Amino acid sequence: MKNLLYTGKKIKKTRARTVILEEINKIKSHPTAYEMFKIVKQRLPRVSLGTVYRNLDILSEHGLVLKLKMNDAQMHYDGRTDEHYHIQCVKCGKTEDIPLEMLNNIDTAVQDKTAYRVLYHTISFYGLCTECTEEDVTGKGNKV
Amino acid sequence: MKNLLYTGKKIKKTRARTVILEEINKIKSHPTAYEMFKIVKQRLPRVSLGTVYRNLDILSEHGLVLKLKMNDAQMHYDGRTDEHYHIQCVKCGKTEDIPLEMLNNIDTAVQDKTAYRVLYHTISFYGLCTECTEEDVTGKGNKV
DNA sequence: ACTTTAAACAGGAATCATTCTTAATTATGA
DNA sequence: TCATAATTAAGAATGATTCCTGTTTAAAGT
Ligand SMILES: [Mn+2]
Ligand SMILES: [Mn+2]
Ligand SMILES: [Zn+2]
Ligand SMILES: [Zn+2]
Repeated sequence: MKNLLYTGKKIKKTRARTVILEEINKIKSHPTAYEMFKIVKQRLPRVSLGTVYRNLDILSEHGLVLKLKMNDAQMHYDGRTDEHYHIQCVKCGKTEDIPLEMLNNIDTAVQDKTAYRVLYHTISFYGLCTECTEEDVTGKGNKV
Repeated sequence: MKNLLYTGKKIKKTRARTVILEEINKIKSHPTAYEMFKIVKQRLPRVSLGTVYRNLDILSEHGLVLKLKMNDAQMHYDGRTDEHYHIQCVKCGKTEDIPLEMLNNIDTAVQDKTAYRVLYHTISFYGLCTECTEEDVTGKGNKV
């Protein structure tokens, strides 16, 4: 079994998949599937949006990208795969990483207090980025 | 200005709105708009799903219900309006309250470490409820 | 390199939650 | 009561995501 996208993973290396992974690893942002589609399309002009969706799902199932649900309609994807938290600006929708250590102990705390076997948790912060805090008067901000 | 749903709030008391609020306050679960629609329809047979959506939004904008985004496709609504965290079973989708004190200090911590003005955060736990842990072998569970 | 076969693909249709539009109904209040 | 504004029901529209189908591509063995 050759040509693995990532050694030791049962994931085939295909044209679209490779470009998607390369491109999402180049950026520090948290793009939507459509934003990735526009980026990937520059290298693979015939790629389809469905292919981008499908491969982002496959990559996230194999832990090669993260799939994030924030407070807007679309899913966001993240090339950084170590567990970390995010903040989203409620005005412009920008999503960024949080330099906060993971709170692993809260899973245990919750498991002890409930009848659940706790597998994981997510934390999302919401607030105003610098730009949006400043232009508070102008009202130029987009909605999330 | 009479007929307010809640004293001191600028929110009028209408037939559908009143029933929706009464019914969501009766239950401890975290229904979707459609589940609320089915419940409300028993008292108001001519109510429409759009009215349920609109009023749940209005109620949540006024802080009379919470609107929750968990890891399934629909929004969930919560008649309990004090801040609290939730856990969702990854197998059956059931969503329940967590008896964990709010971590208010993390907002400050994040604000100090980032360029954001932090307004709020959400924490969601995911795991297996007792029923779904037990029937692990049977494979009868629904997907979330 | 050639063949076979399963997986991946493009393009477009379908799905599904949610929002929007509009005309009718209901509440407010002078 | 009459005028006006808000709410509603019904169904259309929207938008993100998934699914379907016929075609192309990659992988594994010759
Ligand atoms: Mn990230
Ligand atoms: Mn709750
Ligand atoms: Zn911003
Ligand atoms: Zn369960």
